[in-house]
Amino acid sequence: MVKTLIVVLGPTGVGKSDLSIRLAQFFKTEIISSDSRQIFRELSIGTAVPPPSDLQKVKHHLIHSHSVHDYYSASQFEEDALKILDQIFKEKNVAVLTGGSMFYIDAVCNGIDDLPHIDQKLRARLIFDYQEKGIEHLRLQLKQMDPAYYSSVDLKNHKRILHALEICLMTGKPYSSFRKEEKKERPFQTIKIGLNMDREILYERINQRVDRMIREGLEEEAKQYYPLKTLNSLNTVGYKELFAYFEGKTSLEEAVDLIKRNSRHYARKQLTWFRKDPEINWFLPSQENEIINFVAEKITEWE
RNA sequence: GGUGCCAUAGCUCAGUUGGUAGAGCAACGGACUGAAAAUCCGUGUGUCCUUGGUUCAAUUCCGAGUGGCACCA
Repeated sequence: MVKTLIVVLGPTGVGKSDLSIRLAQFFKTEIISSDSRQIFRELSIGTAVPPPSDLQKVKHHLIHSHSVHDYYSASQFEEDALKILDQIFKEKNVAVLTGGSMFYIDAVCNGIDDLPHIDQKLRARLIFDYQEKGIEHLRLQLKQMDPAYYSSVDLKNHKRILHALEICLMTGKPYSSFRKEEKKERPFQTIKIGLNMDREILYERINQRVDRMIREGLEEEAKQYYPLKTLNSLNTVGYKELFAYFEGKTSLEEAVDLIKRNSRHYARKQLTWFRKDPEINWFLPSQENEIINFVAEKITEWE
């Protein structure tokens, strides 16, 4: 029996959660969330975690499973998600992966190169170097340790340079020697369902969702975690703008407008990423029955 | 009703001593292999309100119209 992973993806606010619950109910299976922020148990309102009543309808994984204090990454997500999929596929033939974190979805579907886990002390030291001495200092080191990667990397993006340096320093080998960029074999078939809608309507939904978050107490939630504002997990739309407001850098109204704008930008960025993936089958969120039929037919073809 | 001011990008506005125009924000496009809701790069999208006139040439000057604002009645 061929195992099938249904991937539900699309821009933030398009309606992925509702559809994935429908799909999971129809195929009598469970949902793995692929959302780099809903994974943190401390965050709920600003990350638009589905309400408990929805989470109870179907078993959900990797929502609220980690802490904002934990280091987390796409490769850890790959590992976590594959482990859970393995469990689900012991009893079921179908599983649903849903969320908008493009890189995380890609790590599960295509895999990610094998690299040593990042030493957090080394990272902290390099970040300090970057802040003190600037990007040029990092570039020079990378040019020496990995000229091949140096010639292809975006030299203005300090995170790329920094990560390559981490690997070079930890292993003594050039980062580029680890970059296989090969698609990994998976013990399951994948059906990608992309949800999209008219851009204007999507933006309107996003704006309204932000207003709702504010009514539901986003300001309180953000205030609670303001002391942790330097954590990467809190470098997140919905929180960082409110932190600026707490510091008197903006008014509340400006902060809310910025949350809306940054959410719209995020949605656009997601669409840019998804656009280049020819495996995605695009639908409107309202086409629930068409989607279920489409998936069911695909599964029958493979059997 | 009278007088004055204004009308330029989605918004707020700048500008052209007459040679068809540019800032901020918004918007749009792209990159992406362990921080990814992160990080980085790129793009001006325009009947210069309408209509006559002057001029080789009008968004710019003049007249009229329309709309808006202010003041006076």
